[in-house]
Amino acid sequence: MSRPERRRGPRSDLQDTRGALLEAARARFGEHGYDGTKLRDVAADAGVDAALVSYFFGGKDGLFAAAMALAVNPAELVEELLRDGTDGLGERLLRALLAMWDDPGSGSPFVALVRSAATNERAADLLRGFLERELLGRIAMAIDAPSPELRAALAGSQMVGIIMARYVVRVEPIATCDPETLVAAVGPTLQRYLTGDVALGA
Amino acid sequence: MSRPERRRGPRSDLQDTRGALLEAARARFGEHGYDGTKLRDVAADAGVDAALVSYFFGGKDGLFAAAMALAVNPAELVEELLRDGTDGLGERLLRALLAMWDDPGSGSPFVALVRSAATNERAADLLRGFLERELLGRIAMAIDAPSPELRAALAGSQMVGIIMARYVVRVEPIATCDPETLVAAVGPTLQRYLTGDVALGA
DNA sequence: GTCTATATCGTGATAGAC
DNA sequence: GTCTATCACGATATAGAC
Repeated sequence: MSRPERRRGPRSDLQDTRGALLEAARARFGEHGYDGTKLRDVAADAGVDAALVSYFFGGKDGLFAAAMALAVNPAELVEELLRDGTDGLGERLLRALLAMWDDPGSGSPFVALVRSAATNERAADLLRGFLERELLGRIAMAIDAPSPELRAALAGSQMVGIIMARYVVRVEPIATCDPETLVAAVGPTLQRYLTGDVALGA
Repeated sequence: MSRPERRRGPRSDLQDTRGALLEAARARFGEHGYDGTKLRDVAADAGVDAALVSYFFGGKDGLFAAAMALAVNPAELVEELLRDGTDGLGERLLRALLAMWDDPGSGSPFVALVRSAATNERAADLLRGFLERELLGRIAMAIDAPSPELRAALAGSQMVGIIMARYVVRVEPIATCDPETLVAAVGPTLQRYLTGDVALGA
């Protein structure tokens, strides 16, 4: 049971240790959040020693930052979606994001951020800043209606709610249903928040 | 600085240690989640020693369970709301829940559960079970439309999204706006999920 | 009942051999 | 570059004095 026997993942002979660590880190952070992720486990998944994390990334913080940076930049994705105007934007937005999140490779950094933000104040700052600056801010600028910030934030809350239900808490039937089912059901919600008539009390 | 000088909260002379611990625990768990909460801090807030936690509750698990059990039972709250029928249920549901969550006394157990569920698998099980059994299940039984489970789950995802935005990540302007603003804006969303015409693809 | 002191463990980081 | 061994620290839980 205590045989050395290193290297167990699919990675055959390439000794791209750094890349292997990043890959394992994204998976672990996505599954357990920042605080819940153990460096030793990440290293074990990558088939290398835990000391290499410090060697390559300086520490846990650096590894987390590097793993998050691997995300497909959603800012340009949003820009692209916005170029087609705001008609049907809700559906298109949700469809694109679901496609991204359903793929463990590109989606786990986001799930990791949401998970980590719940218990880690710095991660919450990161997520809040990212949402406001990269996503909601851009969307708010593109919509031509009163209270664009509130509208974008409401849409964001529904998107985060979907992430929580589908990827974090895994509430059925949302967790396992077809993406298009969600697009059809909650796309209109997003569209109403963005351009529809929402009562803006206060 | 190292003077004993115990007892600092508002609780003047009653030595209800157990109650003080529960009160402090709800606040801490609500703020930092299960994993992020340190028993020493809870004890310090309560003005007693950390060892008392084990004495009264057997350990961290027991303290968490006891603190969660203090929640105003939302099952009967939902039952009461359901008695008035499903017309305007979305608004009434959201108004009642916001009133509850905005009060640190009654709302923090929920926020604590949501926070903890993000990194702690057992807390996620707890939250999922609670949602499905106590909340969404009851709501699903009360609505007379196709796919009641999906409808209830969608409503739940929007409610959790509001919790995340308002209490956990604190995204503006949702975090600080008037409750009635939210009721007016997202109440119709809930109503549509529950009884409106949502496209139920797949 | 309440506190002090301590046992025990898990984790992140580091020094140094190979 | 990579691993072994270890340190330093913080956390829960427990034994026992008062």
